[in-house]
Parts: sequence; C-alpha cells; structure tokens
Amino acid sequence: MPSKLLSPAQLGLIAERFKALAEPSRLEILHALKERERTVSEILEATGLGQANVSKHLQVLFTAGFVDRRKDGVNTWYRLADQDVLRLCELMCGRMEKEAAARRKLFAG
Amino acid sequence: MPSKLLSPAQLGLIAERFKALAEPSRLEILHALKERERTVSEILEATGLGQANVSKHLQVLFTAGFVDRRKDGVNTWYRLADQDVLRLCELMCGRMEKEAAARRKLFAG
DNA sequence: AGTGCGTATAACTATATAGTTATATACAGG
DNA sequence: CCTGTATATAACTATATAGTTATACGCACT
Repeated sequence: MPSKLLSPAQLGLIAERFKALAEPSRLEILHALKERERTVSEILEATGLGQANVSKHLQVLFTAGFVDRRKDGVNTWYRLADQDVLRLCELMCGRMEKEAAARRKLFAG
Repeated sequence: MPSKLLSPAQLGLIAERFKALAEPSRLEILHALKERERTVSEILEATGLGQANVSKHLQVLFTAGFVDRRKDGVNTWYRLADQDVLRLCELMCGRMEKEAAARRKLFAG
C-alpha cells in the first residue's frame, strides 16, 4: 500500500501530541495516574514537583487529550483519558529494552 | 499488577525518545523513509528542508535509535531502524481520529 | 594534487518552554 | 462575611533547540 500523504498541519498536530509526552515530569505525572484517579495535591505529593509547575503540565496533558478531569468541590481529580498513553510508553520502553539487550550482547561477546 | 517504578533517569531516556518524534520536520523525514531507504539528498528533495537542518535532524533520529544509516561513497543512506516508529505514529494518529470523530458526533447531534 | 559533490559540523539568532514566585480564583467551614 | 485550602494563572528567568549561513570533511574522478 502506498504511504498516506501527511499534510504539514497533520504533522504539526501529531508532533504536538508527542511533545506532550516528551518531558520527564509529565511522564512522571502520567505514571502517578496509572493506578487510579488523583487530585492535584496527590500528584504533588507523588511527584515532588512544584504546584504551579504541575498545574501547567496537567493543562498540557489535558489539551493533548491524554488526561481527563472532573471538579469535586475545591479538588480537581485527574485520570488517564484512555489506555493509549500506556501503550505508547510500553512500546517505547520495549524499544529501549531491545537496545539495551543488543548492547549487552555486543559487550558480552 | 503493581505499576513498575520508573527512575528519573529512565523517565529522562523515555522523554528523550518521545522528543525525537515531537517535531514536524522529523516526522516528515521519517515519513519519507517509510517506503524505502534514501540518501540525504533524496530526503532534502522529498521534504524541501535545508541541508544542514536535515543533517541535524537525522543525527537526532539516529541517536534516538529510530533510523539506521550506511555510507556508500559520498552518499549516506538512511532507513527506518524498525517498524516501531510506524506503530507509534499509527497509535497516535488513531487517537486523533477518535478525537475528531467524537467532535463530529458532538456537533452533529 | 586539484575539483566537485554529498554530508556533517560550527556558530549564530530567534523562539519555545520548564520551573519559580507571586497572585488570582473558587469553594468549604465557622 | 471571613478564613483557609485547592487549583489555576501571570510574569519572569534560564535553558534548549529549530533553522540558517558559512565552513569543514571525505570521497570520487581526472
């Protein structure tokens, strides 16, 4: 099958999504949400990051569609929007494990 | 199953990989390599990007392990290192199509 | 050796953004 | 209302990097 052509606009949107995953702090936040829904305060505690910083990161993740949220009184509860983030990270981690295995093999020879 | 703990160093490495995919120009280059191996010159032609710019992007993609390369005289031939990049992009595109479908449904109601 | 071509690198500029500090908003309880 | 708490936002600084221009490197050909 011929490769679908991708417009600059589409490439920009895809890149924007990847960019949301391209920061250690945001990956840490997503990791904290893997088990269950959490409030911002719980995320602060789980990650040790600053409050304003986490708030901004959560906006980025929300805009990119990776997390959903609901208000409950003064709290905002955040959760993973779906399982795609986990799949993406697992794919990436799998790649890195393969790399590491190849390196080990190379040096063990 | 309990979530695996990820060290800051691991998160950094994963983020670095995602960052390599977080630029429209690099996605365009990967797209150009989807069909077949290409020289830098061919990539220049396919993408319309500047020579030095493409050379730098190719370094980033190579360092991140997404492309492999071989020298052949004055030419350097680049190719996708494996099919993971395509899977990652397809996963991401699938997400976006779901989003778009949801929006259409919302407004069509 | 000298020339031309393909690719990589250095140096620079402009832009984006992570993190911080300070402040604003919004809700809950007394 | 007033106070405290949870979260979001504004303003700022420091850093990273995309793109460009100029230059260096390496190979092929004569």
